[in-house]
Amino acid sequence: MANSTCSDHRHHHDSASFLGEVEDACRSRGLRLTPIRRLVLELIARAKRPVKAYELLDQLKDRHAGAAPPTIYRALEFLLEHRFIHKLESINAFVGCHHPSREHQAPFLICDRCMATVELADDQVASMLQQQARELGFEPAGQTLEVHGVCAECSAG
Amino acid sequence: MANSTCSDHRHHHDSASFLGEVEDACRSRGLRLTPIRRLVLELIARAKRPVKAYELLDQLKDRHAGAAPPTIYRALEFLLEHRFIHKLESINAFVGCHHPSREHQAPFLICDRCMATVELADDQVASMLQQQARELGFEPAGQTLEVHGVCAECSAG
DNA sequence: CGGCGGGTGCTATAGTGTTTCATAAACACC
DNA sequence: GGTGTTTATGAAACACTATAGCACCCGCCG
Repeated sequence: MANSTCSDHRHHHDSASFLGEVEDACRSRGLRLTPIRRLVLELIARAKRPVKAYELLDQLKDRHAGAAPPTIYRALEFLLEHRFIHKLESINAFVGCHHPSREHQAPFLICDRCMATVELADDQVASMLQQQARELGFEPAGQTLEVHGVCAECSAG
Repeated sequence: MANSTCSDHRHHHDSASFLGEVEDACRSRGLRLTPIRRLVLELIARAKRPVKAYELLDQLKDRHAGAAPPTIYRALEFLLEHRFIHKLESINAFVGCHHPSREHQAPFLICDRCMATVELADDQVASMLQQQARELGFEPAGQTLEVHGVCAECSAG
C-alpha cells in the first residue's frame, strides 16, 4: 500500500506541490515558514513513510549543523499547530497532512509490517465522536484515530 | 467528569469488583495473575485517572522493593495483551478496562485539564473504521481512538 | 534426574521529549 | 532610524518512556 490510495479528490502526491501549498498557506496566514521549519517539512514530505523525530534530527544535521532535539521538536510543534503535518501517537512518528486545506481529524491506517500509512478522507467518524462527546458535556478539541493492521500489499506479498 | 458516566449497562465502578472480574477471567483462561501483575492491576484500578508507567513503578516500589522499569513494563504487557487494561497512546498512560468481558476497541474521551477519562461504550465508530479499512484491502488488527478536549466539570468550574 | 518454559532480578542502554537560559532575528511603533 | 516587544534559535543538560540482555529460580513434564 503506497502512501496514496484514493484518486477521487485532489490532494498532493508529490512533495514539491505539498511544499508549495504550505508556503502559500503560510503567506496568506502570516506564518513564518523559517528555513529550519521548511527543511523539516521537506524531510517529512519526501519520506514515503511516517518519520520519527530523531530520524529527522539526524537528517537535519547534515544540512544544519548544530541541530539538537529542541530544534526538531520546535519545528514539529509549529507544523503540527498549523496542521501541516500529523503526529501518529501510537508510533511516535510524523507524516505530512494530505489535505492541508481543510479542517479535519482524519483517521489513519498504519501497516504494522511495512509502516506505510493512509490518511482516510472520511469525516464521518470524527463527527460521530464529536457528537458523542458533546452529549456528555465534553468539548472536543482534537482526536487521535489510528487503525493498525496489515495492508493489502503486505498480506499479498 | 468522573471516570464513570453511563449507567445504562453493567460495568465495574469499584476497583474490588474489577479485580475480582480479572481474577475470574484469569482462572478460566488459565492465565497466571502473579503477585506483581495483580499489584500493578490493583494500582491501576484504584487510580481515578490514567496512570503512567513510572508512577506505577514508584508506587510498586513501596510494596515490592527492587522493582525496576522492566518489572512494570512486563506486568503492563501482560495486562494489555489480555485486555485487562488499555493504553492511551496519546498520553502514554494506562487505565483499567471498563468492559473487560467484551471484545472491543472503545473510544476514549480525555480531559486535557484534569486528565479524567471516559471509555465510551460505543462500537459503531470502530466498526465503521474497520469496514473502511477492509474496503482498501487493509486487514485491521487494533485501533487507537482518543478524543482530547475539556470535560463538563472543568468547563463548568 | 534433567531439561524446558515462563516469570523475575538487575544492570544497562536505547529512544523520546522537555527545561533552561542565553542570544539573535523579525516585527511594530513612534 | 531607534526602541521595545515578540518570536525564533543555539546549546547543554535533563527527564521521561521503553527495551535488551543475561542470570536465576521454580514448577512442570518426560
